[in-house]
Amino acid sequence: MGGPRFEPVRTVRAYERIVEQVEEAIESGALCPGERLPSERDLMGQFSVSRSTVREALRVLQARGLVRSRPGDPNGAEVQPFSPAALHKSMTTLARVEELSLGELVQFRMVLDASANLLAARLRTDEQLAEMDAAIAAMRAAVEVGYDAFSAADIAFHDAVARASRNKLIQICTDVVRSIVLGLVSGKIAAAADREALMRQSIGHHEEVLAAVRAGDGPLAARLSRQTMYDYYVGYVPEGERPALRALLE
Amino acid sequence: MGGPRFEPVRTVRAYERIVEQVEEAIESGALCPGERLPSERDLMGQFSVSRSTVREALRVLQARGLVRSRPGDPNGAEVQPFSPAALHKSMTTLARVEELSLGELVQFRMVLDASANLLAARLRTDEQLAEMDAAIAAMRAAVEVGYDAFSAADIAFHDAVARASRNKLIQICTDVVRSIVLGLVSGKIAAAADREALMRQSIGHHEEVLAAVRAGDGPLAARLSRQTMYDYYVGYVPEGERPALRALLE
DNA sequence: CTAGTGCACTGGTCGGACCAGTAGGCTACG
DNA sequence: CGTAGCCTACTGGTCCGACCAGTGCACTAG
Repeated sequence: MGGPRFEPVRTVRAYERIVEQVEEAIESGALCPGERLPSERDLMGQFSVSRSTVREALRVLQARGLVRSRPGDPNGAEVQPFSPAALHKSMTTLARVEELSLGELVQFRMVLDASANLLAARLRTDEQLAEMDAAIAAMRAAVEVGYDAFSAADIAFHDAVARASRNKLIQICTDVVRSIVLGLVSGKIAAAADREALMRQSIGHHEEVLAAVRAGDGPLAARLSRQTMYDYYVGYVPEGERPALRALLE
Repeated sequence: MGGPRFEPVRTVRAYERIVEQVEEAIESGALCPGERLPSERDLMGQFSVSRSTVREALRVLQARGLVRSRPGDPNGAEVQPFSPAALHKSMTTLARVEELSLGELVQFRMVLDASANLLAARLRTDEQLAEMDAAIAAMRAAVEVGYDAFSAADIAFHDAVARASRNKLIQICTDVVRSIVLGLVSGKIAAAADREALMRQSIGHHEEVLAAVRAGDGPLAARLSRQTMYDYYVGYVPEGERPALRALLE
């Protein structure tokens, strides 16, 4: 007691140091998307490590979506603009290994979408309202065309709302969770017998939501959007999980 | 026109194939957390590739948080239980390169925490209520001790609420976003002159939230929790971003 | 029976080699 | 003179063989 406090030393792999340095350069803005890293053979000189080590570092950076390399490219790896791909990947993994249920995913979408609508009702611009109008028109036109077109228009509507919320985190999480949900149920929806009735009902609901957003009534828009999503997906959620979804509807 | 549709062929790297196979084995449950992969030298035989290629694949799997390897371990890499570390990493990167503002982060926390409270009010068990009670007691005791202890107790409270919501996605996202926010402001809070007053005010707010949760009044708990978080962080959010936060308060 | 010592592994790193692919300069042909 | 085509000098992807510092276990000496 009373002696000097020793901290456990942590052996840091060489490739991790490289990852840290490059990551820092990218996140600090010293390296911008589109710029190129030196070639692997240059980097081994700069970092004084072997090419294997450089490559392992690049693999990690690539897995995180920060850089991308292409064989034969006379330049080095290209710094990528941020994309939610890595986020999407880890959330998809989460959904699989943690066995996220469809109910939880839909519930999360209800939370995000309702918040987006709440904010959009207050912050939306006229252009964004026009986008939402256009998306609903596209949904209506798509009923005759098929489910894929309908789904695309539906996505466009929710994206417009998410953008109108002016919160990037909401936009990105909405996007990620939606694609996971659609991956689970889109096949079932496309095969549903009452698909067309479901689409027409959904369009009506979206119109009500949009009216509330246009009127600036955030709480109403939020409540309607929760109900819309509940009605659209409840048929695919197991009975046992439905009470948790209904807990989000007043 | 009219000819057969050709798809662009995509050259798949050898290490990617390995990543896919191991990932599939883990996500399908064929490999469970705690189990070991064969050694790198074994894997190069099984996949008929060189050790470099095996290692690059393992680096990717490690970056995704699926496995962990330790030098000298007589067994191979260990399959990890899922942890939101990878999710946290990509969201932190997002926050840095996309320049997520503190306002957006706090706004997102308000959304998540309010939803967690709304659900918790309906779904909480008595044990979870007891945890929340204990957390608030710890907060009160920590005012004298210091900010770190207070912050830990505060985290425990919000964690208990998130668990009571029974939605893992809400729990994990809450955890990730909170740690990012705290990374941005905890220094400022610790150095604030009126820190103690802020802590006492926060305790009072938490008690109100808990009363609403105990009473089963979800909407009230949600509204109070938003207000609590707003009041706690608004001082650190730039003036220009505050209206967006207030948009979440009725 | 136990304490200590090797040994047989592990992952981490290195250096060199070869291949297929790309880009851009150069050449030879029109 | 202009351009089509080749050639070269790179790139990243993969392989091989080697060495090192750790680790766990079996074996041995006390």
